Amino acid sequence: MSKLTALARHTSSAQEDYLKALYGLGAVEAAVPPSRLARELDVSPASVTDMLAKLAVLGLVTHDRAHGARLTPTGRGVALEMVRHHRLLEAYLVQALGYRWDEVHDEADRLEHCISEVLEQRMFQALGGPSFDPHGDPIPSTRGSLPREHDRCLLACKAGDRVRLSRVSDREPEKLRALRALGLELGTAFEVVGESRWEGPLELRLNQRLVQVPLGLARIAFVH
Amino acid sequence: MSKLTALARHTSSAQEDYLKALYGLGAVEAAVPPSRLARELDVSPASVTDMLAKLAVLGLVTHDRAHGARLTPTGRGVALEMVRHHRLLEAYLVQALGYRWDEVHDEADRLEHCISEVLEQRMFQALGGPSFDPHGDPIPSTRGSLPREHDRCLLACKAGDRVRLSRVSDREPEKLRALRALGLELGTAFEVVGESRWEGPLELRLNQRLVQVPLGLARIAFVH
DNA sequence: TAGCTAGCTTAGGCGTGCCTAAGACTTGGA
DNA sequence: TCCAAGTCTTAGGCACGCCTAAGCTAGCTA
Ligand SMILES: [Mn+2]
Ligand SMILES: [Mn+2]
Ligand SMILES: [Mn+2]
Ligand SMILES: [Mn+2]
Repeated sequence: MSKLTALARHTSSAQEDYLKALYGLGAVEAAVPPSRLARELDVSPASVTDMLAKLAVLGLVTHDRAHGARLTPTGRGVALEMVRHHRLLEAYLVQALGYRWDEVHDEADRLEHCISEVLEQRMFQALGGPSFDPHGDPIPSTRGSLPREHDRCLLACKAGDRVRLSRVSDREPEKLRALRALGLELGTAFEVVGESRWEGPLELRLNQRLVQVPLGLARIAFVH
Repeated sequence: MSKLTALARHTSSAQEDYLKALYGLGAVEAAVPPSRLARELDVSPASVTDMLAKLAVLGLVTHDRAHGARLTPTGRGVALEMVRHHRLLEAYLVQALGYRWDEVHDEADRLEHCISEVLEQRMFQALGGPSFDPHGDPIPSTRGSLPREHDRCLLACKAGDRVRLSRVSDREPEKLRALRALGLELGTAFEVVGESRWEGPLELRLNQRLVQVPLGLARIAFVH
């Protein structure tokens, strides 16, 4: 039985992408509708149906028309392995090879599927066992555990809040460059002097400077 | 026309493997028979026929039943790019991440297809512009030039020759470990005290020690 | 010169991962 | 209550990269 599980580990890149996306969409706690997955992965709903059937046969998801798809414990494991690879790679590219935080996502998205466990281990050691990636996302342990994050979106901050940037979405490189250009890096401390009103920008005081942060940037930034 | 060439750069992993194999089999100078390629890549001759047809349409090989397949200049370029990636990755894994020379080949074989030009460049810089991989193979420049090697097989050495290990085949990890266990690393100086007779082992003097080198190991080792 | 054989190609087929188009649920509003 | 929309699945098909089996060719040997 555990032999079978081990053999089932021949997951393809595509399968790993579905599992990772499911994980990101919260398919551990609640079922995810196929349409949501289709949008996320930019494939047709029919493709999602196909793939979910395959993943169900492999025992990586459960799939029930009424609710949608959920990860099995094994599926969660594979998903977390990809997340670990992704974030570790991002951290390595930044810390060891001088990448900027807006350059690493696409590279990691490709490499996460083809690094060995040995390489994973060596990068982890070389970085001294990092806990977070360059965007502030936690790196799952080999066992698959993740510290729970308790930060909030910059968008929700009120005037007078004194906070630090703890996390950003790594999806849109342009926005990451813009944040960096405003002086916002991971760990940067600032005070919210003007909260967002009528969908206007937030105003921050940061290193004695006043900085305007457009809504679209505040939405991808998280603080604590 | 150069637009078309640029667009033709969407080569798949499989295509890149064929081009790299062709390069390795000398398809720059002379035509390579499909059967040779099939053996090299461990695929059927029919598969080779299919793929060569595709590569010919892409302008990467010329293919002529009488002689076999040859790389076009563009095809040679793609092949050399893969060789560069492969050797650079091997060098990086050894020098930056503590891999041994017998551990890097498979890892590099997978990664060579999915690293970006940026990552290639960063690894190259991080290593200070290396010229050789951990097996003594030259790393092609971005422009695609390669220093010509003038080493000879250890098998061909005569008693009395005083030489250094300059290159080894990276295909068989077991043999690489065996060479290392005998004290043979890249650059190791030694004297051939007994050449191979009747398919017996060579005998070397190496750091005051006498070492027997089986034919199968001597065959993959090169010296100058 | 007439086979015969080795090597290459063709034909047909399979698994994967994607698509579009068309059917089948489900579900909320009229 | 019943229909219209939205959602999901089924059906059929395509590109890729591989396979086996069957033909073809060309060159060597008898
Ligand atoms: Mn791993
Ligand atoms: Mn990240
Ligand atoms: Mn390159
Ligand atoms: Mn090598």
